[in-house]
Amino acid sequence: MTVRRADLTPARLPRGFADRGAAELKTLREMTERIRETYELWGFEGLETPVFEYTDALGKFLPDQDRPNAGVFSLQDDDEQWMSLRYDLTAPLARFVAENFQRLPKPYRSYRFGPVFRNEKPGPGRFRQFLQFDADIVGAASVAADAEMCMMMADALEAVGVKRGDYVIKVNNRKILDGVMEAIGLGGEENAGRRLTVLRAIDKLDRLGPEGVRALLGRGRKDESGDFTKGAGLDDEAALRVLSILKAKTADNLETARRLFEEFSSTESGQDGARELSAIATLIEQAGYEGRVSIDPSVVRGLEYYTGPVYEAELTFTIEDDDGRPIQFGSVGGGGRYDGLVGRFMAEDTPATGFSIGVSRLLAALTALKGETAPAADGPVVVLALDREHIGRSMAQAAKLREAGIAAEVYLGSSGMKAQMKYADRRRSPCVVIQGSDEREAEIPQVTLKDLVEGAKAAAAIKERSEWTESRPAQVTVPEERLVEEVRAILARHG
RNA sequence: GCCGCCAUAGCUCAGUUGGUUAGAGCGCCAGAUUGUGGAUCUGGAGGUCCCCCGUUCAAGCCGGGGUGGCGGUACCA
Repeated sequence: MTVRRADLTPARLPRGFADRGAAELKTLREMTERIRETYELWGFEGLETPVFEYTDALGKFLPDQDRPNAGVFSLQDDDEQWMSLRYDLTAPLARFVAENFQRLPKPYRSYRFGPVFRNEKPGPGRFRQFLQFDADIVGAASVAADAEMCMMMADALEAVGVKRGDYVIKVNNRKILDGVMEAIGLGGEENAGRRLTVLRAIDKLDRLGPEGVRALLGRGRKDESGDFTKGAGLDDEAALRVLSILKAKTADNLETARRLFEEFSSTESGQDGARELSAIATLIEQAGYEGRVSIDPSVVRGLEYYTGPVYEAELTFTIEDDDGRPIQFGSVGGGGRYDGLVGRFMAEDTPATGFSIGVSRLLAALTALKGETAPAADGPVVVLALDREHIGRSMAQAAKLREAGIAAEVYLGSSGMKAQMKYADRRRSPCVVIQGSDEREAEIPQVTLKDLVEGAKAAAAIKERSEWTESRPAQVTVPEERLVEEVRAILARHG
């Protein structure tokens, strides 16, 4: 009987964090490998930076005395300097580039993969630690670099198994949005706050629809829980003008760009933005990526540091959840041009553009897409230990298998044969090696090999208990010498 | 942050007008086979009914407070 002690430590996972088991790790590894291959194929090189950065290097969030951990996990070093866990991979890249500027080839094409941390309320599919896989080009001011990023994002998605047509890379330009702001009289420093409100409203188009966005542009909006969100306070004319951006979208990228140009040619930034989009659309077409990348004026993206083209990768397929309701996965990555970011560290401004793939989210989407597949028998061969005094012999058998490149382990627990079989089953072992006194003491020493996959199939047909005990489905007894070949034959049956 | 909902076994959940020993399914362990996983049957282990205070002869159930979780919304570099 277990004694319940008051001082036992509760075993609990911190909120917003997740453990990952063997199966998930495997698919994750395969997925990230595909992404890595894609990036390297495009000539990007790896870079790893630490999870901690000095807080000031990360950007605008300097922890103040009252709320040092708002948004970011922060702590003070022994010299009292604030350090924070990175909340994206872009700011650390900017720091690295600035610190190593002289010796890096420009343009500098690099990728990085790793966990990032955000100290905020977790939700379904939203964690406080998650994985990103970024690629960036630093030192290329041309929109050709932005076009490349979009194309490579498309390639990466296809490499991990998202079919063409099941995703779209949407591109917009912050300059268009800037132009609109200017046109409706929201230019200048004093309107920064309202501009942000407008951008946030546009960003919510997919979730709230045009009416919702309209409400947020004007007075505000009350949601189902009764909470009221204050709007941007635009008058009807201005609100319609903003909404007209969204209407400019057509199936034809060049046509969309042309419409945006006409609509917003009254401001310089609007013109620039539209011209850049037009250039990107042309490059996309010439490179053969039409249909995969789409000019979409509703894309807003990260509200802070983007200065030009912004892009977003969206999965367009839906699957049904347990209750038969459709789930949409939406954005699995995005990025844009951030010409000012490196400039925070150096006098010299350095153009840069890049994107980030939300690996955890993409993995969740792909897993859901594939559905519940029967787990493969990808565990190790388990060598049963029937007699403790002969465990050395079992170890020798396992060693032989390993020499042949076959994953194998000797059962090290203390339970009987039945439990050992159960163990092998749980390990998703394809096959167990059995050598008890019967086999060992035969004239020519033998081993019994049981094919667990075949055994499971045979079991499905058996109804009577006596059949279980009397038939020994899917197992063979062979000379011990032939152990490796026979195991290999069983493994070969199951690919 | 704001609004709402919820908290009983490892999991999903029942639990009568407040009444004695708190249940089910699944899972787990074991036996049916002293050498065989997955079907079946039988048995077993497993509970601070989230915590504290209150009402009551009596609280899983009623009241108050706290904590935790979930959903929506806001924020999201």
